[in-house]
Parts: sequence; C-alpha cells; structure tokens
Amino acid sequence: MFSFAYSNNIMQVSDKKKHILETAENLFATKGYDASTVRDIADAAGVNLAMISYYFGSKEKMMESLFHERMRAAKLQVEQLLNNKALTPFEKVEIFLDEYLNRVLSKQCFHRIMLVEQVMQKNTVIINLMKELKLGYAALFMQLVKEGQKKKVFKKNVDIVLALATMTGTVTQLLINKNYYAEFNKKMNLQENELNKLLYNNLTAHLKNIFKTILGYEQ
Amino acid sequence: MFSFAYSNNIMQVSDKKKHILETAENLFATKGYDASTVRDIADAAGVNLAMISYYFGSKEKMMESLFHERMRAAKLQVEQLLNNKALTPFEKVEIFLDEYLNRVLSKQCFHRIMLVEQVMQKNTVIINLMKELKLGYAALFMQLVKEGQKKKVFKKNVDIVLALATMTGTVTQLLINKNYYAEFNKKMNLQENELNKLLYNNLTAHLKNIFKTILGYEQ
Amino acid sequence: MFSFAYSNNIMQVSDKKKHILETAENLFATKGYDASTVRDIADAAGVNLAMISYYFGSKEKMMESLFHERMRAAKLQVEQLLNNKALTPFEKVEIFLDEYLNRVLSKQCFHRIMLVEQVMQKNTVIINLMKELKLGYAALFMQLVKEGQKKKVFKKNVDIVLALATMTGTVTQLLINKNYYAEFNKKMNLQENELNKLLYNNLTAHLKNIFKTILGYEQ
Amino acid sequence: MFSFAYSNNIMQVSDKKKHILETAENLFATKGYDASTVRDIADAAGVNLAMISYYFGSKEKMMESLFHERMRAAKLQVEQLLNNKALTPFEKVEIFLDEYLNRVLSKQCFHRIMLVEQVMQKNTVIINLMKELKLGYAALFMQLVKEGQKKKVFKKNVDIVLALATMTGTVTQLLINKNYYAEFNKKMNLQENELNKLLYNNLTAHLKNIFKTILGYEQ
DNA sequence: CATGAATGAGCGTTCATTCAT
DNA sequence: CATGAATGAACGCTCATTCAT
Repeated sequence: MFSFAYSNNIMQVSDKKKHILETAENLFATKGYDASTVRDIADAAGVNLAMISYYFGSKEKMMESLFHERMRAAKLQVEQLLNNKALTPFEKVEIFLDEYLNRVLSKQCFHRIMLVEQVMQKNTVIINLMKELKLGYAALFMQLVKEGQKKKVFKKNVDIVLALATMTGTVTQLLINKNYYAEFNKKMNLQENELNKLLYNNLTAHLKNIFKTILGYEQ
Repeated sequence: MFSFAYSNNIMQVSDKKKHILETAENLFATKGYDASTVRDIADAAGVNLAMISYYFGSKEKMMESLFHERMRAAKLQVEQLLNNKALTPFEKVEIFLDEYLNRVLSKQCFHRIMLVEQVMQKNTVIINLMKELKLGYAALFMQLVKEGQKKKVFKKNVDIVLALATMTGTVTQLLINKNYYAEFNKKMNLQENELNKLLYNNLTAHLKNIFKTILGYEQ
Repeated sequence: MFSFAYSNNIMQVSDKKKHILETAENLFATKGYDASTVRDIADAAGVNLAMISYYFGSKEKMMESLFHERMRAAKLQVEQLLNNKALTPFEKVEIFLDEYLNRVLSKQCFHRIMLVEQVMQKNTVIINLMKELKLGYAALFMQLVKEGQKKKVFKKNVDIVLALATMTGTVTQLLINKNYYAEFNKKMNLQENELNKLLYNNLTAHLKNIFKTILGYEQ
Repeated sequence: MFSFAYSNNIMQVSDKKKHILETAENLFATKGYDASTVRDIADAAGVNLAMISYYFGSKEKMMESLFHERMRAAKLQVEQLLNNKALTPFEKVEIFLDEYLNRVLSKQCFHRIMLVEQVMQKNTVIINLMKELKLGYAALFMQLVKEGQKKKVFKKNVDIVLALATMTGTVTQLLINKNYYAEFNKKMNLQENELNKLLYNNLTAHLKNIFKTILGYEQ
C-alpha cells in the first residue's frame, strides 16, 4: 500500500500521471481493459482510487491518454522518415522495417493493448488515433514505393496494404507467440532481453528478405 | 424478445445450443467477451437468461464450448493434410495456405475472438486448445518442409515459426483491417462476399509469392 | 446417478415418497433446509427433479410431510403413556424420559431439523405440529406429576415447563455436541452405535437423577 | 428506506458498522441466515446495498464479524472467573450459572443464531469460535469442580459435559420456548423485560437446585 | 404419475464513479 | 489536486417451479 517513491510531494504531477499510465498499461496488457479495475490500477500504482477519475476524468479517458502518449513518438518517427530526402528508397524500406520492429519490441505491453483495441473497435477516439497512425504508415510506405518505382529499383503493382499487413502481422504474431517461439527453438533459458535481441535479429532478416520479394529490388 | 424461428417447439436442443453459440460468437467478436453480458447473449438469441447456465454451465464454459466446436474442423483438416501421401511438398504448401485462408475467411468472427484470447491468455482450457492447434500447424508445416528439403526443392534453414507467423499474421491483419483495405483500394461499394473473394484472391497470391521466397522452391 | 433399487417400477409409490423423504431429511439435517436445493434432493434420491413438486406439491410441503410423518409415532407413544393406568407415577416418569431419549437418539437427523425449525419458526404448519407435540408432552407430564403429588411421592410446586426444558435441552445439547462429548471423554474411536449406547446410558442416569431432585420422589 | 438517525454525517464508521451488525443480528435471528438477503439487511439498516461488501467483504464475513464481536465479552467473563482466586467453589458455580444466564437473556437474538450455527456447522471460522468458547466453559467448570472435590464439598465422578449440557440446554430451550412458557404460566400480558426477569428468577433457582444435586454440595 | 426443457425472480457481489471534506 | 466513504447499476448465476409431452 505504501510506496515511498510516490508518497512525497516532490514528485511532479506529470510524473505521477506517467506512473499511473505505465501501471495501467501493464495491467491492461496482462488482464485486459475490462478485467482491469480502477481499484487494481490504483492499488498497483500506490495512489488513491479516486485519483484516477480526477487525473484522467474516467477509466476510458485514461486509456485514451495512454494511446495519445504512446502514439506521439511513433507518429514523429514516421513523419521524420517521410520527410527525409537523403536516403535511397532501399535504405528507407530497411529503416522503416527496423523502426517498426523496434517500436513494437520496446513497447510490447502497449502493442498487445493496441492489437485488442484494433479487433474490438470500441472507443472512437482510440480508433481514430490508430487510423491516423495506419494512414501515416501507408502514406510513408506508398511514397517510398513510388520513389523506388520511379527509380526503377522496385517493381510495379505493389499492394501497399498487403505488404504492410505482412510486416505488422508477422511482428504481431511473434509478439503474442514469443513463448512458443522460445519453446520451439529451445531457447527457453534465455533472458527476456536476450530473447528480444534474438527475435529482432531473426525478424529483421526475415522481413527484409520478404520485402525484397514484394518490392522486387536488387541489393 | 420474440424470435419466430426458434419459438416453435420443433427445434431440437442441439439446434438451440448451436443457435446460442452462434449468437454468442457474433457478440464476442463485436463487443468482446467481457463486455458481452449473458443477458445480451440471451436477448440476442431470443432465449431465457437462465438457459446459458442450463445448457453450458456458465458463460466461461460456453466460450470453451465455442472453441471446442470451432477447432474440431480445423484440426481435422490439418490432420488429413498431414497424412496425405499423394501430394508433392509444393502442392501441400499451397493447399496448406489455401485451407488456412479459407478457414479464417469463412469464420471471421471466431478468428477475431481467437486473436483476442491469444493476446489475453486468460482461460487455460482455451489456451491449451489453441496451443494444440498451433502445434498441429507447426508439425504439418515442418513435415512438408523436411519432405521438400529431402527432395531438394526447398532450401535449408527454414525458420518454421517465422514462416507460420507471416502466414497467420498477414491474414489476421487483413481480417481486422478489412474495411481499411476496401477503403484504400476504393472497393467500398463491394458486397461482403465480393470483398472476401477479392481478399482471398489477393492474399493467396501474396502468400504463395512470399512462401516461394521463404522456401526457395521453383515452380 | 443410477440406482437399481428404485429404477424398476415394482417399487410402490409410498415407498418412493418415503425414500425421497428420508433423503431430504438427511440433507436438511446436514446442510439446512434453505441450503438444500430440490436438485440436491432429487439427485441424492435418484429421482427426477420435477417429481418433488408432483409428489409433495412444493419443497415446503415436502418438509411439512416429513414433520407429519415423523411426529405421528411420537404423538402415539405419548398418548399411550398418558392413557396407561397400570404404571406408578414413578415408573411413568422413567419411561417418559427413556422414550424421549430413545426417540431423539433413533431419529437424530430429524431432531436437528426440528431444533432449527423451533428457532426460526418460519412455517406455520410445522409450528403447529411442534406445538401440538409440546402440549402433548406437557399434558402427559402434568398428569403424572399431579398423580404423584396426590400420592404424596412428588413434592408440590413443580415447574412443568422448566422440568421439560431440562429434559429436552440436555438431550438436545448432547445431540448437537456429540463429537465434543466423545472428544472430551476420549471415546473418539467408538463406533456410531456404541457412542449412542454410551450416550443413552449416561444420559438416562443423569436425567433420572435430576428428575429425582425436581420431583422430590424417593426410590 | 430513510432513517433519520443514521442519515446525518456525524455518525462514525464504526458506529455504522455496529448498526449494520445489530440489524443483521436481528434479521438472522428472525428469518435465519440464508433467508436474510443482503438487500433485506441493507434496507433494514437504512444503508446502501453495496455497503455490506464494502464494510465486511461479504455476507459470510459479516456473520463472522458478528460472532467475533459477541463472543469477545463472553470469553472475557469466563477468563476472569477462571482466574478469580478469592471465591469459593460454591460461589463460583453460582456466579458461573448466573453469568451464563444473563449473557443469554441479554443477547437472545445472538444466542438463537448461535444455536442454529451449532446445528448446521457450515462456517469453519464460526465453528472454531464456538469451539473455543465451549472449551473455555469446560475448562472453567472442570477447574472449579476439581477445586470443590479437593475441598471435599463436591462429590466425585461429576460428568462435566453432561452438567454443562443441562445448563446450556435448559436455558436454550426456554429461550426458544419463551412464548410457550408465558402462555403455560398465564403470563402473556407481561412486558418483555418483566418476562425476562421472571425467567431469570425461575431459571436461576431451577439450575442452582439441579447443580446442587449434580455436584452434591451442601449449603 | 414422469420427464427434460424452460423460466421469472432474486441471489451475493463488483463496478466506475461521485461526494463531502 | 486528495481522499475515505458511499452509491446505483449491473454483473453472472441459482433457485423452486411449471409446462408440453
């Protein structure tokens, strides 16, 4: 019940909000949104039950806050790559894959939550945030495909959505089947971060190989 | 409240169970398991609230019933292909992809539910059922990869789990982003089954192309 | 679930009723009336759930049937002793105590149920049946006390109700504390009927000793 | 629904808990534990339905709270008498009988509840609390019997459990047959407290007389 | 007198939220 | 911005009973 770190009044409001948000993120990823009660979250975060409503307005708005917070960084990364004029289409594709993979692996809890929200589509604010990000992915990927096609390094008739589905789908499947992956490949004694490293290495190679086929580019 | 089709007393018990199960499946897929109350399900199915406990024991056991029911067919299909000696590895891969794709597209509601359960991992009965199916996929795919490798038509060092993740992930992503796919490709005026047909055609080609790369086979 | 003895149609209706009633008696004594569901009783008796309503009308009426059935014998015994002209008051008191003690010890389940009903006083039919029996006890005891007083073997001013309360209370307390009695007297390895025998012997002596004091008679 | 006394906000939490507990005690004594719903209790206490879970955790734990609360005083009284070195065995027996009688008469509702719980033996926490108290009675009574035997004022071979059964049983029977006692002795126009006074006077004399016989002491 | 299916009412409990301080 | 107390609504589930056969 008593948590020294957060009971003193030196801690800033934004820190406390962030702390609650991270606690909620973990619980939502583990138990699901509906099954995580505000009491669970308040207890786990070491704050008063009524604080959640006062800080965020409601449980639902807290979830929306989490999505706003987590998606900001992703949108920024995508936009920067979109505006980058220095890289070749080939390099951009590889960076695009790499960055997506790293975003998922570094925020696994959130991506589990996002996956469920994508399926259920309950909260319109969240739906719109996710749609925005998806459109960002699509815009960026389409831009660089067109660029590559103009430079005759990518083949024509690339199905943007299918390609993106393969990228996000493959990563997502491994995210939710991490333990099976470890079990199947007899790497169950690996540390969490070692397993993530292995996943990153194998996935990045796997995806780049697939995208070579999809885009038809030559190294 | 009143449903003509099921208010006559000709209907058998198993029909009624099946009807309730299908109604629940739709609701679970739309609103999620937690958010679908047994009252919702009973109302939607046009049966008394107490029937759910009467027929299935509990809400949770009804969910398990649904998984048992839906997975039986899938397991059978996988086993038949596993035992098939007549087909070449190449043919088997194509049938494997095709059958998986058709299973998902013909039971989209269920696959949405399964996706969420895969993420949340709450019910151990369901976890085990899904694990069994996954192991079936892996066993079958591994068998045919080895067969293809022995016949020197597939390349060595195929990552079974990554390949399966790409198959299931790509299909799953399109399942949950169907509307975006239609929107992006300007096919929003298509009928449901026409869109499914389009999805099937594009996905089957896409996946076969990718697996050609992964497995390294030549037509 | 399947009980050969009662599944053939040779068994008489009254036997079946009696069988259900005995099963219910055991359950009521063990779990209490409210906590014993008609499903429990039907399952334990190996009969169809709906039979209870058809045989007895309702769960409550079944309970009333049980009280009617069990109290008939008690009332008869009391009346016979009341009408007995051959015995001395002294003998009658001893027989009265003996018979009560034996009734309780041979129908322990029922006396537990009766005790609870006496406290709760929920069903008026049962209340009246119990009142009738109590009045029978009081009438009999009063008659023999007066007879003993007339013959100058019992003292004056005997409090009838207090005397009966001591008789029924002492026996009842031992009924519900049988296990503590065995534990305290280090007789826990005794068989059920051996313990009952011991209880009978000790209780009959104890009560006769007390009643000697209460009534003031001399052997 | 509206209770003036408890709708002002001066009342403390512990007062409210106590108030709910007393209301529940009355209902349990009148209708029985199973038949008293938390809605009944909440309505009767003039509090919100959810308060029962909020304060006590559950209906069952509320019952346990009641037993804890009520038994504390009894245990204390027994312990004090056990440790008292100033009184003679004779005086101790009389005080023991007196105190027990007063405890029952001043908490009649609770003793009805306890009687039912003694018969049904459903809740292990409560069973243990009751066992503890019974052992306390037995320890105290045994001590003073031995003391009296050593001083040659009590006879040998006193059956502790039978003697206690007579004490508790006689009082309990009168508790549950109070109205019959009044009716039989033509005291139905007596006030509640006047009847209790009468009961106390008659019972205390009755029990002391019996215990004289049981213990064999001379005044 | 027999039965499997069905039902309305009500159960104890939990929930996100609000209110007085 | 903080908090313990409080609450209305709704939850999954069980119950004794009834109905059509």
